[in-house]
Amino acid sequence: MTETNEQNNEQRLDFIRQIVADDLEKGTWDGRVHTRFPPEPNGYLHIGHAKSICLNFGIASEFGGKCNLRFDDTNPCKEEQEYVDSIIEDVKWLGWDWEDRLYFASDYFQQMYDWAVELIKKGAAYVCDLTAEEMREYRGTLTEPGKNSPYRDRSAEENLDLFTRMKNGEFPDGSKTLKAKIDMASPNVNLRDPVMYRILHAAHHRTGDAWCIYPMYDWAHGLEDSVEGITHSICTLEFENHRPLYDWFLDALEIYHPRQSEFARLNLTYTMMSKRKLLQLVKDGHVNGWDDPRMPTLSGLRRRGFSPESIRTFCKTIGVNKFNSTVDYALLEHCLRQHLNATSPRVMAVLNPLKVVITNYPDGQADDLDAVNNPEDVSAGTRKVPFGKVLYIEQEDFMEEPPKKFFRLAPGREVRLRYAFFITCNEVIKDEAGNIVELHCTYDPETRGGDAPDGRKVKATLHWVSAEHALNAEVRLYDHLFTKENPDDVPEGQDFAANTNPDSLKVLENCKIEPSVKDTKPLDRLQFERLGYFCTDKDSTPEKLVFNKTVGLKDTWAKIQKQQKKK
RNA sequence: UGGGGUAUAGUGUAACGGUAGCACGACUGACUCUGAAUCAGUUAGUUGGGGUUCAAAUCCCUGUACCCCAACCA
Repeated sequence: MTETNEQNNEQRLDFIRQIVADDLEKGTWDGRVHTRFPPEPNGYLHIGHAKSICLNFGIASEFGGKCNLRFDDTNPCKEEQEYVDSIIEDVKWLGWDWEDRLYFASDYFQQMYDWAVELIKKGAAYVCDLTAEEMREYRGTLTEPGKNSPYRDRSAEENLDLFTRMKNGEFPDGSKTLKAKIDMASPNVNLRDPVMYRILHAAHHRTGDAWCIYPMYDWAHGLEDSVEGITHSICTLEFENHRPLYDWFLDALEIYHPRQSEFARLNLTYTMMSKRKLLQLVKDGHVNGWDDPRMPTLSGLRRRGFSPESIRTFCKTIGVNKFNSTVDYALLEHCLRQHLNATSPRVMAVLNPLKVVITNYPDGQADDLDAVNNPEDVSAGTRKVPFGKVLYIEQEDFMEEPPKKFFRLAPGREVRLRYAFFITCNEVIKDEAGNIVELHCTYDPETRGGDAPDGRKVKATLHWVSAEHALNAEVRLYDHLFTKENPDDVPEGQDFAANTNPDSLKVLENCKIEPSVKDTKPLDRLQFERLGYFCTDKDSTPEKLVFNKTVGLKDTWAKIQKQQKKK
């Protein structure tokens, strides 16, 4: 029984997959599973979209079905080709494949128009001359019913004529709409004669000036799903109230009718997903563009050094549900580190260099030491790392007066340089202001490779680079964009911008990195030993290497320091 | 005339009338040529109140809280 329980746990389906599985069993859709990811090309995709993408494409692949990529481009005022391109790139990057099924709602404009004509003929739609403001009045409120538009009872002939002329561009923007004739007293406000078409003399990024009337989401979306033979139309919770309308249109038309299901969108601590607010961050210069490594956009995460695998694992881990929740950013980081640890080549880099002279190392001598590329993956092999008389170590790895539990280098103390030698600090050189500028150390030639033949131990192993061979690099360190778990948690009268973290970006110009990385390419992911995971930035050139810090290694020493400070 | 949804450790989820489990986080410890990783352990939960039942997170009744809806946005 325990065994079956465990199996059940592993195969446990979320409620949407359960619906799909049940339908498959009942034969509801003749054994088909067909989903779609339908973004509006009005912004860049973010990690919240990744949840939806992984759900829709994931279901298709798990159940032997198909998933379309469809652009819901029904509002020319907000949409641009730039967004189409970025969305295609991002979904691809995540590792999903829509094969030849790349669709655009705008491809169906004629079909939608024809169907609208059909509804008019059936007496289920009418042209309305109410202004936006009047329409709001006629709609009623949440607690009071609306009232019928004075244009509601126009004849089918008149409606047909008017609608044709709307399409032909005879009327100015906002002067008329086509509306569904449903029920102005419905407790569901969406059913109070919703607008199907509005007049918009605007150029569309794909259809140009071919149309001056554009379909509204509620009218268009079900038709798109129907045309494509979608079985399960999966969307977010806020569309729950729209489902009766989705169903109404398809029923009225008596056409193929998919099933809509809704799930909760993703919220993440220390970030936010609203396209509007992300746009504001970009426009107000809080970040350097949509692909700024601090952004939760997929392009930002990619540039930051996230792997698509880690994002997919994350999406699987958070599950799918119907209630709003906020996932801890630490869970994303966990999934990230897990994948990066297994796959990232190790390399030694010093972010804040402190010069170390090995006083007993012969002038002119050179050593090439063997270093393991990835201890988690023997097939990654080894590489040579050059050693020299003058080295750099991390400033943080030396303390003149070490507190308790500080295991690293200190006067008189012996530590190991990774893959190299044991060294002992003999002398601390300071400048006039008293800053430590250099250490004089001696090394033990017997410890070459990192082990002492006499079996003596050291408490710390430091990363290092040879001054003579090191490459210069700029390293960009990132922290949360916001100082609060919930960026919208602000004093009255302020907006989320008040919570932006002034220290979310720190640039280190004078970093030193081992020569093996000289041919690194943008998006290469590396682990800088003992520091964290880093990714070569697109700004990187052979003359000036630039790296982004993706995420740090867990840092027990930092925790101890914090505790010591508290005391 | 309001309607539609949802509540399980700090966080995210599982348990489909039958032992409240997993993951993240936090905290111990072991191991370690990364204070990483790994391993072992600790921590902590069913929204309140009634009821049905041998047995309730699950079914019923009744409160409470939170989310969504009144764009010619999606």
